[in-house]
Amino acid sequence: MSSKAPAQALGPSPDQNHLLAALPPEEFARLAPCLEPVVLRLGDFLYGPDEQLRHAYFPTTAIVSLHYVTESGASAETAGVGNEGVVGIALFMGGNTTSSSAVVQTAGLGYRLEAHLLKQEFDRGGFVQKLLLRYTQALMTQMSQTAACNRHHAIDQQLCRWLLLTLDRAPTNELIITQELVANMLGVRREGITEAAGKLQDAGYIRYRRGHLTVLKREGLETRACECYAVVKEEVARLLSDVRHR
Amino acid sequence: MSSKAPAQALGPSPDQNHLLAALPPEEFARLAPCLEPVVLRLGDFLYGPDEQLRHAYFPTTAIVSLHYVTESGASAETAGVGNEGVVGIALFMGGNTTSSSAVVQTAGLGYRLEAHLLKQEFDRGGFVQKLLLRYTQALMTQMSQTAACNRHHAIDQQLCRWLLLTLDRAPTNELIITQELVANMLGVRREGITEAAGKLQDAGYIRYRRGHLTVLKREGLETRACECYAVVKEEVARLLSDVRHR
DNA sequence: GTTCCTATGTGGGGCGACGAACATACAAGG
DNA sequence: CCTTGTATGTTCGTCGCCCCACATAGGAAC
Repeated sequence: MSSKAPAQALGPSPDQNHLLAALPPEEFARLAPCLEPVVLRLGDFLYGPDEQLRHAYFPTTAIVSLHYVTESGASAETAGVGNEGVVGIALFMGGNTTSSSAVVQTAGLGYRLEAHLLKQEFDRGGFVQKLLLRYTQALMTQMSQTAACNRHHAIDQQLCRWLLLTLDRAPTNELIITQELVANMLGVRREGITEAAGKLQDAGYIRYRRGHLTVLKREGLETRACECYAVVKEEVARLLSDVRHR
Repeated sequence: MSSKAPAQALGPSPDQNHLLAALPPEEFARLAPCLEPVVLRLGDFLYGPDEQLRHAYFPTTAIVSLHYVTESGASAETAGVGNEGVVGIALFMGGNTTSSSAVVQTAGLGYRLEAHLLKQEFDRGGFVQKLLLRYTQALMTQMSQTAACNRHHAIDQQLCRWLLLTLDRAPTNELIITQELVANMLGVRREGITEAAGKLQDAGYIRYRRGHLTVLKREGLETRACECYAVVKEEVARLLSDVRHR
């Protein structure tokens, strides 16, 4: 962080987003003037199913959840997007819309870019394209891992996985989120989260008080999480680290 | 199908694969000589986790299942690939490997293309790229739908969904597959499939006899399937049909 | 036909998650 | 300080799916 006064006015600089930060200077310079800072409030819908996207969003401190809502109203997160990624893959993949929706899960800041600008930049075929495709593959890993996790792992484990993934994207170790919302993300009952979180609290790993969850012992969560956390984390690191050194 | 004797020797022509069929003549002509017909036998591993892919596979009559196997040995399909798609996305997405594996779920035929040729063609940035990206998005839809389905829908519904998706990719309405294998795909117990399939058989929708499953009443399955089948089917159609008319 | 392997059918016991209903308790605003 | 809304804790019965063990039967090979 090199900025002082502007930093407070505009929030975190764009390079708090890993994708933007990984851009070569030339490409970044081209995009920078078009990046519009946005405040993402808890619960904001960035897009719904089959809804035309107008912007792509690069979160810096916010976290966005990609969801599917069933006909009966039940919901489940299929992947999350934080400062490691971008919301709006469908813009350059060619579909323009998706059957899922994107909701702000943790309030915060980010930058947005007009749809056609992202597509245009992608179609130049340079480093930006390479980077975005890598990220898309990482997103696919998350989705398929979520599918397997939903099938085989217990709520307790899934909660740990989710907390760790969220923590990795959060600026502090305090998350502003209710159990109700977490339940919504994982697609389980609120009581299930109460119980699972209770165990973690008893173990001294977290502290929960009315919408504020503080992680006290990260290692504890890692012990109890299913493999899915590590798989996703390592795959994201693999895909996005080696592209940076290009 | 315009070939007679060669058709028997080589199996279905490449354009039985929808992606290959959608290519403009010029691009198809460039690739055709490099397409090598392959026999895909039940259970063949096209690739395992973190394993370097040497070829991309375009199934014609075969069906391939993308899987994740948990540490404890449980498995779950995250998406399937038939004549509508291609196995080996990671080749052009930049990752080269994935954390999942690809197994032949229904024996049959297909064509394969050397890894570097696919990448090379993709990097030309023309229609092939567009097509492959569209398909990749369709694959993501499948994965996220699978995640939600695994969370919320009962085995009976999932079985119907799976049968329908498989049927859409199969040349006939008879599938050669054991209940054990289906259970493996869905990531459930074999007994669970026995029970669910029993209900479908009692209803007169299917007939099961030692590895041969015949679908008698497709509409019946559609009634009992969860929404996930329709969502995936429509999304695949949307993404890949409109690209063809380009 | 007989044998043997493998696929399918059935049952009991258990556990985890669900659904609904209710009890508590924190925190913001009057 | 008190009220009120909302977040969290707790309970009970139910159901779906699990694990385990075993019975039956189709079909290929001899």
